[in-house]
Amino acid sequence: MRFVIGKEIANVLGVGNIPEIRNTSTEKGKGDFSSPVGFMMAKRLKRRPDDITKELSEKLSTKPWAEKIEYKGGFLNIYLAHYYLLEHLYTLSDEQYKDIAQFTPQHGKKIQVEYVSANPTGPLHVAHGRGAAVGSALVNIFKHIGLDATSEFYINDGGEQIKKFALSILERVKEIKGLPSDIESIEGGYKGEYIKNIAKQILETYPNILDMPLDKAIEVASDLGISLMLRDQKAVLKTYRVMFDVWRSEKDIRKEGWVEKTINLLKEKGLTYEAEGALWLKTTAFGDDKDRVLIKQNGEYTYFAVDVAYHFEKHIRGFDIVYDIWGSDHYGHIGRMKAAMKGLGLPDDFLQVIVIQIVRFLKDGEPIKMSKRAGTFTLLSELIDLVGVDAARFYFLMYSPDNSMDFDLDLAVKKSMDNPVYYVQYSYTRALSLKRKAEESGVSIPTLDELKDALEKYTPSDEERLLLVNLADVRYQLMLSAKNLSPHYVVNYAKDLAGMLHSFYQSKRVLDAESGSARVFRMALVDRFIEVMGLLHDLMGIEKKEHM
RNA sequence: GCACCUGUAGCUCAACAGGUUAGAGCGCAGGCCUCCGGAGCCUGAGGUUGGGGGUUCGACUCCCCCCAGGUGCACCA
Repeated sequence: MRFVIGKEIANVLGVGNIPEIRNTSTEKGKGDFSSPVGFMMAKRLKRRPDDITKELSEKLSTKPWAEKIEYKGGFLNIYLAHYYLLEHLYTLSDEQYKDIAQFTPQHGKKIQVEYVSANPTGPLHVAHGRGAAVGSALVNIFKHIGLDATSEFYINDGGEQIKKFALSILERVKEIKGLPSDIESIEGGYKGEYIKNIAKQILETYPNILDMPLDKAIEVASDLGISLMLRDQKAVLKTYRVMFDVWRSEKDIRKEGWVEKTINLLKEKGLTYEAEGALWLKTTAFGDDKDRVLIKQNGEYTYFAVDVAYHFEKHIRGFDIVYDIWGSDHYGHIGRMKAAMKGLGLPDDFLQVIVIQIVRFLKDGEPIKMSKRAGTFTLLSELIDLVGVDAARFYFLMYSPDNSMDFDLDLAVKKSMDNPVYYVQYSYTRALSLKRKAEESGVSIPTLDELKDALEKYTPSDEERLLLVNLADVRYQLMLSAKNLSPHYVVNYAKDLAGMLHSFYQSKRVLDAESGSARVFRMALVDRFIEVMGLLHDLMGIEKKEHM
């Protein structure tokens, strides 16, 4: 709706850009939507603010969407026509959702969203849950509004950690065989219970693994360990309703020679130098506070070098914008990566990191101490078992990623009304139940013609108006989330809509309405609510419940 | 020390691109179905938006300086 109005205002004024339109439906006396267009354009058009809004109100009042347009100083207050809103909602197609892409800065770009990208050296940690929820919801929204987005999981199956992972497994193998073993001897080794399970499974396939040369044993242990962990991670993510378009392996990036190619390119550009037996990249030339090592003294690539190569490879694959969703513990990595991208000659907006702030999990009001390496962590799968997929996702999506959050496990377990996910899901179930009842008693969803007729006799109440106007705002709300790179706009919108539905439901009878025309209108409203709210459920990745 | 994030009602958080009277939920006080699902609704109390300057017709929002909390500052990933 706002896109329609904005374009018309721009047309009347003969300006290219669309002015700000605010949703003022919950405020009294400001119309359904309002725009400070008079103030915004006064300087540019060299006219008085109220002169601009006066002209607009006169010229736009005849439009089919306008019920009434008032101006107050530089503000234009717009009241929308009921029939037009319903017609808009009735005819909202996938193509019209896809039209919104043009109003986002990412329009026309090939976008990649890389998230989770956990090490395949253990099960997914509960802290992965936030990035996974945000990433998947964001990609859902991107795709729905017609942005060209691809989701990707980077499998960190190369490098030093993998070696430690394999050595940890081998120590556990020794332990199982009753040989002397010392897991503590591996610095930064993996001590979790799951390592023992991997060791057991390895022994089933390779009973004599300890007789192999160490290199070979490490290879066998890491390969099998990685594939088991990856299988486990994929299963949990599937349960968590997180799917990836592409799974890209670090090992493959290395094998395909991207690291050499990228380092050679940087060398050719004169951006590297040797010092202290290592090869360095001059990231300070591009804003980093320190130069970074690409090749270590021992001849191995740093994680940084491989990651630069991986991102260069993303560029070669044709992505214009790459969103990496990282935990705040990776903050230190951002500056050097951006510097490296600049060094490679990529545009400033190529790599955009969405930093997800820390999540603390509270139990009995106290933060739980979690340490991955020590093996005392809480798993994402455990969180799902505890609070359910819907509550976990919803809770993570509710907050802006910039905000560090506390996840109160006791509260989420309660499955009570404290938990907003039930509030939202209940609104959908309630509307659905109403529609079901209507169908049972032979009341059908009205056609547009029937609505036009009904609205000549019936004037909607405030509650009905509020719901209608806000349902018609759905595309704008999706655009906000996409533009600002956070699903929390959509979640809050869903919460607002749910409240409006409950409020409407409580104040007006639908099936046994006071008049036929009132019932026709309300049935349409309920039906459109189900449509919009259902979409929001899908985008957030929470279940649409027929019964609760 | 430097960089980034955060600071809004008792608590957890919103506030769209700077826009009209800063909003929800929980909690608190009171009220509401003989009736479509009460997991709900309505009313009320509760705010100097951490502090101080500045820009602007207009600042929670932008700029500067403080204060407080968090995170990061590896030849780890």
